[in-house]
Amino acid sequence: MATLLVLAARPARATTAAACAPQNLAAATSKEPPPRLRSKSSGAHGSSSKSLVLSLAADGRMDEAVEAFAAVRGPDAFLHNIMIRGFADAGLTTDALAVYRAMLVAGARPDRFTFPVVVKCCARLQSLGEGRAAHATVIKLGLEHDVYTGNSLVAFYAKLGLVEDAERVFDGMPVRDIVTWNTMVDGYVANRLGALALACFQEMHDALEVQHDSVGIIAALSACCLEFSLRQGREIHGYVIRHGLEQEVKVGTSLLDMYCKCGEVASAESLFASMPLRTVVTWNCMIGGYALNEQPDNAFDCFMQMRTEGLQVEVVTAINLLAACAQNESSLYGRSVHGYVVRRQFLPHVVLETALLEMYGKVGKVESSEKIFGRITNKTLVSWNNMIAAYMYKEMYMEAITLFLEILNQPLYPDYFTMSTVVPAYVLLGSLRQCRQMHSYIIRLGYGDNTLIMNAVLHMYARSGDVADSREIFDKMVSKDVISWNTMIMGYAIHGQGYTALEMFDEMKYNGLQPNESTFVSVLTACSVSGLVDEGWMHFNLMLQDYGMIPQIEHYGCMTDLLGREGDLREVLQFIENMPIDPTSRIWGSLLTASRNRNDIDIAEYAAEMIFQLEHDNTGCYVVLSSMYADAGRWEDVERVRSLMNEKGLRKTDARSHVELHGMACSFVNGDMSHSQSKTIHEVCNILSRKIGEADFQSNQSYPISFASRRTTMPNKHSVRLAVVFGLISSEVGSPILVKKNVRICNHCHQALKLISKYSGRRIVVGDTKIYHEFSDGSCCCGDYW
DNA sequence: ATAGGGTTAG
Repeated sequence: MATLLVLAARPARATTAAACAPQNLAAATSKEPPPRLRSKSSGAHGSSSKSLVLSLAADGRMDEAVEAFAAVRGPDAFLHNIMIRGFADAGLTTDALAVYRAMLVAGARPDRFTFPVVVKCCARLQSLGEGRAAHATVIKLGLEHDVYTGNSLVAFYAKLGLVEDAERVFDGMPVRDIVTWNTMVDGYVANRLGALALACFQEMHDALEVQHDSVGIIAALSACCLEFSLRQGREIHGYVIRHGLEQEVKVGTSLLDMYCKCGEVASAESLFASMPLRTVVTWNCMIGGYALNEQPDNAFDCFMQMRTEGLQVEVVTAINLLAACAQNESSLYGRSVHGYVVRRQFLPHVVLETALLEMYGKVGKVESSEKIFGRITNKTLVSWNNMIAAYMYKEMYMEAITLFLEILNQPLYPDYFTMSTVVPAYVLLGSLRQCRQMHSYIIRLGYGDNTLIMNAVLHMYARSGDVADSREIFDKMVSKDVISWNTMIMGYAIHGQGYTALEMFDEMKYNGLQPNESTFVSVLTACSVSGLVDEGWMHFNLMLQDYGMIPQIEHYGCMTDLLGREGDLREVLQFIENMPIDPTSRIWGSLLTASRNRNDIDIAEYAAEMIFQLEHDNTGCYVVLSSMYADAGRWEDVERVRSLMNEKGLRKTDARSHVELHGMACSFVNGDMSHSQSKTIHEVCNILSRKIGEADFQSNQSYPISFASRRTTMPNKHSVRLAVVFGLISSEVGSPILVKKNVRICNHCHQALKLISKYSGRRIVVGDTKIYHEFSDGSCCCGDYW
């Protein structure tokens, strides 16, 4: 093997004549017995040394084949081909290519047997330059019409992601056989172009007068998975049966896999049961299928059965099983599989390690994920992505962002998955400064024209308090899809700009885009936030009338919000009870909000009761109820709700507000004294309180009991006020104040901020979990309903 | 004498 290592380690030198002349190949083999001795004994008869090379290469004894090859004077194309093939078959791709280069140097003219292997080696090494060079040589030597050579070139370009080049070669081929077509179909599949693959598969059937073989069937089934097309998958299944291919285990396994990936576990199961022969791969697919379709227990049963039948568990089995473990609440299953793979010495193995870290992430054991992540020596992008996802799951946004920034220093290129995982971290941190930073990374990474990723950026800005920035990006986007429009409409909706949202909806239709269900969620949210009752009903009815869409629970949710805001509560209740879908806690939550805003404790209690039937641990529900009781002075009930919460181990979320100034961020909790300017901030709060004629929380009779007895913060020291005041005293007159809050803004603060905006002449924007309040000149865009 | 496409995984 020494030879091969030398060759493999020096690809650069191999391009020089000295390094790759046949003699040097042999000279590099400084193994005993000395090559010269051997050469003499076998070099006497040219033809016998040739057949020696042939038989050694066929046996994969490449060290010896190299020696025998060196003994041949002026080896011809045939003998070079043998050597290339021998190395390629032995998995020694670099050596195979070294022989090819030596062949060119030696002046042996490559033939139609040379290129299929050479091009395949280039594909394996992902070496575009060498492959293109080989392609050029093919043309120069007039071999481009050879079917085998053409086939290998189609496969080469498709494997390197150059579908168009693959198509060009394919189109230029005067003769195509079944392999040509299969290669093209598979090339589309490899590039996730399922629809094109299936079209090609169909066209192939008409163009060739032979039936599909198992290779083509398998490729077409992968295409069905990509397209999630059960219908076409079933058609192929029919074809398989009609043509007697169902006995082939690879075909059967691919069919089974297709059913699993299209969500048809039952069909997969019956196929599995009827299969005369199953391999480990078949079992792997079945286990993976159960995991994919959220049937973790069946995945485990299948695994046990597999072992009972004496099949050897392999790495892929463990990986699929880990996907099932990740769906378990307890980390027990995952830990036992972890132990198993350690005992079996499957580690290190990147994919397996990544599956382990993903599993630990999903069961909430982020430290275990970190430990595994730290130990992976050759981390792939998927490893990084999953570590970010693990942090996100635990709401460790800073850690997620830090890790993302680290990727930028790696020789890796973040993909859509990376972006869509990390962008919400920026959204949830609510930091406009960091959003801008993220935006610039995205541009720098060259994703500025990527619709999917730019949609995430749009969303990020809309949720971080700057709908104007969203709009600017939106207007500059090269290709906008439905999601772009939906995001933009939703952006206006949550900023209380209902009319603009509706204008966008019209413009979207005018631009020829077909609204989808999500579009209507945005539109109805806009109507609800801006109190556009008639428009809301109109669009709700339009869904079915104009677009044949049946309103889903989300749409009913928007309508409940809308009616709760305007109509009387009995009407809302009636609407909920007449819904054709079972109301969810989100729907009852909407009624609860409405009853709070109308101070109707009876309906609030009813809504809460319905919520608790569905979710016994809905913190928000307890909080609203208790504050309503407090407002009504019903202290025993407040106490009752509070002890219920304690019993269930629920805690009210600590309020926190976040303000950014000149790129610096400050975070405040209720009554916060930790800031260096806290003293001033509190003084200004008191001054503003008086200026806007707010009740004196220290002495007024109506407040002391309710606030003091609950040991809660006076409203004029709520986190949002501190943040706003800090913003006011640290920024230029006239500039807007942007605050992000993690819980709903209270009535007192909402009222106060309206007045503060008027008094200070400043625009104050406060985003809570649901919408943005834009206070200016004494009013709020939410119309006092939120 | 030598050749091309192919089932499972994060």
